Amino acid sequence: MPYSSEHKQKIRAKIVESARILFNRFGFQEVTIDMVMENAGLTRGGFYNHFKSKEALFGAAVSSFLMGRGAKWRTDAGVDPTKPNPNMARQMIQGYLSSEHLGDLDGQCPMIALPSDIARSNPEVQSSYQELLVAMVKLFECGLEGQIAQSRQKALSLAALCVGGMVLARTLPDSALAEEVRLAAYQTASEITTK
Amino acid sequence: MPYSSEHKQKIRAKIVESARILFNRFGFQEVTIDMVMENAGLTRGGFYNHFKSKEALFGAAVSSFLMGRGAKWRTDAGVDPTKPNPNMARQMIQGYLSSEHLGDLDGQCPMIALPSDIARSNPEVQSSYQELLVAMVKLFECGLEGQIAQSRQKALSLAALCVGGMVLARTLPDSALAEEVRLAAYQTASEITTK
DNA sequence: TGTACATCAGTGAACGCGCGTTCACTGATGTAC
DNA sequence: TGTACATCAGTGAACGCGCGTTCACTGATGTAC
Repeated sequence: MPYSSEHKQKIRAKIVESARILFNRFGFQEVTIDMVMENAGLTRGGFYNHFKSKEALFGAAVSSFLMGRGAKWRTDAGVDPTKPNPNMARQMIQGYLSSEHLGDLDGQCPMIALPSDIARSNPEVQSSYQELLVAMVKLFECGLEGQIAQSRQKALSLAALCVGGMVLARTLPDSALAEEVRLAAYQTASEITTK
Repeated sequence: MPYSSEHKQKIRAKIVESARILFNRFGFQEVTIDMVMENAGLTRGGFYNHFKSKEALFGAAVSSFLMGRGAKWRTDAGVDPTKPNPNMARQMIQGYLSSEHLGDLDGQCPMIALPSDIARSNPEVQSSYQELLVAMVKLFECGLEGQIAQSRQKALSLAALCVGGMVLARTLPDSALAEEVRLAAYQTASEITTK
């Protein structure tokens, strides 16, 4: 049994990480297998030892966000899912709707970077996306729990506001307007968490 | 001067309309020139008599929404931009976040159908997108004007909430959850217009 | 009014490139003895 | 411990298809006389 199985896992993880960044930045169609493999320090041919298709890689890349970059991002924002507290929702919003997140083309949430790509992809990819959203909504719910009424509705709306604000801001060519949208979404989201 | 110039304009408009629907449904990359032309009752070769590239067509399709389908949509929703009134924002929200709009793959707003395609397109396309958003925000502002404080912030947030709610709902494979997101966004948006 | 002509929208075959995928081969690694 | 071997991750050339774009040609339409 040549090559330890950790070796293969490591390489696989490297490919997924490379893909996650490239997909986030350029989108599904614009990224080629060549780009992903070269960015991971490998050559094209080996790709099919790890994945059965480009779409399978896309699914892996989207779902990798939740436990990988997304976890880091939550930690940085000071969010601790194991200790729900009334400030958690506000911390999440602050991180998600921050100008840092808006500028972070590599590390941003895939729901912002890839909404229409995912909408047109296969069911597995869409399930990854749904997992992401469900996790986000759950964190909001925990962060609001006991504090205010209608926390389910508010949690869902906060998710829509966060994602929508960032999707709009990302696309507007007038960066002053983009910043205005981001800030307005942030202020309104904050108000929702405290009312 | 064979062929009247209206003739050419009509054909062009037919191509744009064909493209708008197909792009909305399948996305920029997935739609081919062949599909657009065939759908318009023409053949591929003639395309370049009307547009200099596929991207130019995409720009035309996005911007056509505002005056074409978008205008019809606003009329159906009972929105009259020439007579601003406090109910207008609520009418717009009702239309935009309706389950009809969610199910209308052909007629939906391009901001919902094509966010990441547009984000990666050229500046002209992005300008069309920005125009769309600005028009939407302006309608919200008029609809809120005089009624409540911070109408600019609220108008921008409503846009983010509307687009975000629909983008999320469109992509979630669990349609019950999708419906829940749409409804939550609608309720919260309604609350924002009345506070 | 009718006919010859010029224009150019529309046609469909062909070009050429890019990229997902396949495949025969290489060579690094762990195992058997 | 050292050597032969088997495995399979990795390589890079090649395949084949799809699609944006080009181009020589056709034929419908308006104009000139």
